[in-house]
Amino acid sequence: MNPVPTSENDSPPVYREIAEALRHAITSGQFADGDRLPGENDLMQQYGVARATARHALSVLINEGIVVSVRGSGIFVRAFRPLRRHGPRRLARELWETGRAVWEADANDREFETDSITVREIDAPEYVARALDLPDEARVVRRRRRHHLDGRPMQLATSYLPAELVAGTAIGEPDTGPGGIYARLGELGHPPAHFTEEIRVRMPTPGETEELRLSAGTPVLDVLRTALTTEHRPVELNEMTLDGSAYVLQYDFDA
Amino acid sequence: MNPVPTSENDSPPVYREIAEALRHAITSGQFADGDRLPGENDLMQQYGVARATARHALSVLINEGIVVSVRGSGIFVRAFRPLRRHGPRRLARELWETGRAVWEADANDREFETDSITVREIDAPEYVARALDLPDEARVVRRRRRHHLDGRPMQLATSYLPAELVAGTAIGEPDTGPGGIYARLGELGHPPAHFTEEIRVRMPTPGETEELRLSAGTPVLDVLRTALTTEHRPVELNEMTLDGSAYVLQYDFDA
DNA sequence: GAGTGGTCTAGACCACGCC
DNA sequence: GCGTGGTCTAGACCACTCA
Repeated sequence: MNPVPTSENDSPPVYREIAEALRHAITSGQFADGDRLPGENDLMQQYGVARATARHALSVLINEGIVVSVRGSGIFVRAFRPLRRHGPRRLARELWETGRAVWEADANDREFETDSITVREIDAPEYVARALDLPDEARVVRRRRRHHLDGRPMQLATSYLPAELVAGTAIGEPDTGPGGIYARLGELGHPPAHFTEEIRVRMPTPGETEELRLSAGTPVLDVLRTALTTEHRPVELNEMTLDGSAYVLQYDFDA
Repeated sequence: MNPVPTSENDSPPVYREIAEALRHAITSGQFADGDRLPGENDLMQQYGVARATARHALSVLINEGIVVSVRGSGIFVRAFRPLRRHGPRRLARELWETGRAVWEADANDREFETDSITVREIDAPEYVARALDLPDEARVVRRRRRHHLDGRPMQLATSYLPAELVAGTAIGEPDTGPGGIYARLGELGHPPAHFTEEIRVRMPTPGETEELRLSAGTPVLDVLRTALTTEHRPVELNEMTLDGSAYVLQYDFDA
């Protein structure tokens, strides 16, 4: 009789129970990666609930990132096959000294591509000036680009470099040449020797969701890297936003 | 007249536009951290929509982790004040050799606590045996615990150590004594010298949401650390799950 | 064209916070 | 006790996929 059967004591809401049942079916292997789950109509029948309730249950799993919905087709179990990004090794000097860009180091025989490259000289935002140890009114070269692997967008990156150091060099051009920014910095007498990476996690903005083609429930990683010379002068700040479902980050260090 | 005004060409759904307006109001500073947003009733009036639509708009922001809902009270802008976790420095040998546990290193004068400690000797799960370079039937000591800072749960940690190495020592006890596991391993002649940390991001399971008291839209960080001796023998595997809104991870390394 | 998910309305009862 | 968010129903039209 009761439209909302809060009858049983403290029982979780129906939509949660449905979500939990589906989640269990997935984690226990009843549904494999890519399998189609029971849809809204199935759930309405099986559990005798209204459509909104069935949808609510599915939305929980979608926001957990364990399933994706495909309009007109169904709800599918999501796979997770990340790319390993090895912090220290990929930034080893030998790499960019031998003409490979840092981003290339991640792509083991896979097809990589960089697009949406924009380069501009701008006034340094306050936090950039601070990170690069520059005065507030300083000019910086800002390089923006998007990296793909096997046709899939993987990360957005924005680098800032002191304009006084790099203006008029290939670093101000869309194509920085073999070995990329770091090789050019080396030629200018300021090869990066030390790196600091800061990692944060958050849910993406709508713009990032579009640019990285993220499905709902996918967090992003913010990696903020500062490159320093042997004299500990900061020469680059690189702000990266990675598709969280596409990466495993790895760092090695000693006690 | 149309109940669903899909009139304008390709205009985004109403709930998205409401969400975008609120998001913009937050990021542009019209609402500060902790401020109360217009609630469901306000949105229904302002935009002339049904309750479900207003709720839908708010649920978008909740799942983005930028606002939290408080039953009976309202929707509030969320603050983000993370703890800096410095990968290499916090694992420096001097720390645990002088009696401080690794977890203590993060807490700068803040109140820290560890609870839910359980210690058991078990058969090594397959991936644990592989990581510790042990045969499949090997026994391991598993230590589980939860770490708090200023009363807030920050991370869940599960360590695995070869039983043949640590059985009968303080590592098998809930309290491992000054300097923690690593100090004890040192006394046993196997001080950790090298570390590898792997980082993944994902949305939490319902159990983690409860144990870490996460609000909706908060991703977690999985940190998988392997500790190796000078002879590169793995002596510990530590699986940590961190509240993604509570941490900034930092790693330093050289080219 | 049948079936799937996406958006939206209108109205109901509930649990909780706060005054 | 009023207002808040939480759960749920019943029914509508839409856009898309796929056979």
